[in-house]
Amino acid sequence: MKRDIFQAIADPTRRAILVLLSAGAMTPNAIAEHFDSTRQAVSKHIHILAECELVQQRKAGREIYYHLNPGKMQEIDKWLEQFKKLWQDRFNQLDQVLLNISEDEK
Amino acid sequence: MKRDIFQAIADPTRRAILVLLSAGAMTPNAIAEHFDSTRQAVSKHIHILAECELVQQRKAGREIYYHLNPGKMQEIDKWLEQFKKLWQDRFNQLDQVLLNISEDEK
DNA sequence: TATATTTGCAACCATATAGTTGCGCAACTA
DNA sequence: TAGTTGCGCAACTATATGGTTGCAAATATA
Repeated sequence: MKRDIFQAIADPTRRAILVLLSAGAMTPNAIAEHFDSTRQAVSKHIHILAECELVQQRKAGREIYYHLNPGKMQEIDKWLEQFKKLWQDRFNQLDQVLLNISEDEK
Repeated sequence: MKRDIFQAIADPTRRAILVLLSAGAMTPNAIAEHFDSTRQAVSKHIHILAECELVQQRKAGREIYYHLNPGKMQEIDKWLEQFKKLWQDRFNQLDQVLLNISEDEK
């Protein structure tokens, strides 16, 4: 039942919601308009994102505005950190290949 | 059946496998030893990671070595890119707050 | 006050997922 | 050649997941 950030961003709809909210806060109805499924289905996705603190809510009368929590998004980046060196090394190796090609041209 | 990278990294076991392989190539048996579930269960996870090209295989006799594909890992980083500005702005705002505190101290 | 709008919550359903066991095949080894 | 080892594939199972419909609470509007 309890989901983590990685499970939260596994769903394409939820990723799309996050992208939507990166532009600014929105109400559930406004978000749901962007998708084919029902408001309740979208609302469930929002609830999951809120559970993981990827989005936060702010009440305004009977409307509820949901907005992104970039700090939590950053946690995904933190996990990726341990792999960054690897793909940077890969680039370095590519540089080396390109360098060798240049050497060969001489 | 066809899964994308985000669904692949949603599972904790699969994330652990990726971390394991970041240290170097391993055989399915060697990987499975690090987990409580059966070899076949772990093998399924490896297969999913291979399907998404997050890992690649190299046969050596009857053994198969799986290794990380950092280039594919980078695709997750690419998606995160669109949010990075947001949490950087957040830091800038924090900087501003700290700056204001300093100003107040004067 | 009566009515409409915005939202959350609960029950239910079909399918996807992660796990298991069992089996077969290829490749080392005695 | 016979036996062992490493691995993938298939069938099956329990549970998680994403979707639906229906309803109730709270706020806005006539």
